[in-house]
Amino acid sequence: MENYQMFLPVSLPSNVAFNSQVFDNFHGDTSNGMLLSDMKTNKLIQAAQVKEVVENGGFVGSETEIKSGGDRNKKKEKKTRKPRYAFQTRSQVDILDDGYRWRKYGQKAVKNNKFPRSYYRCTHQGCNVKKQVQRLTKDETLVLTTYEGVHTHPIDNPTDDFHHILSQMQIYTPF
DNA sequence: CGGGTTTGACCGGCGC
DNA sequence: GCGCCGGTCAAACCCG
Repeated sequence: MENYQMFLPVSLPSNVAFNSQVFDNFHGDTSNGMLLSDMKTNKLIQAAQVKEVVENGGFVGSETEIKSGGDRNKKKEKKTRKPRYAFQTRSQVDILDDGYRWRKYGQKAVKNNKFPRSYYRCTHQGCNVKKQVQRLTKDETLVLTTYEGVHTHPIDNPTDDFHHILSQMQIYTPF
């Protein structure tokens, strides 16, 4: 259970608990839905259709070539895109605290959607993980979160109750 | 002052 | 080329 980050390309929101199926499903078959439970409402919810939105399978580790020189630094990234992982969560709030610190860098209206999509980047130095959050018009109670990239650093959150919860769980776990 | 958000401009890809 | 579209930049702004 400690190795959840090895199986999940993303960390779970702190207000979302998990069971073992989460990892198995996500690791094995990403087209399955996974079971999450919203600890705020304490209801079991189905994060239906966990869909892996992958442009291609290849993952390139570091890509940005920041030149402090003259013109605007553009990433000479190839056509290769990082894999993206998406899941949707039933939540009243748009902002799901997953333990990482994000900086919003954009917001765009989505076609055929009345809600905008927000773009976030992980603020950890050198970490290029991005995510976008979008509420579905189809079902306003669903929030679709798409992660791109993998965090290569530990969660830096001093007031992280998710970790607290995790350690508590391990204390009371009979293993 | 430092860090995060807002928001219109900008940019590259793609279809016509 | 032109316009649309999705994604990003960055200056201004906000806030503790």
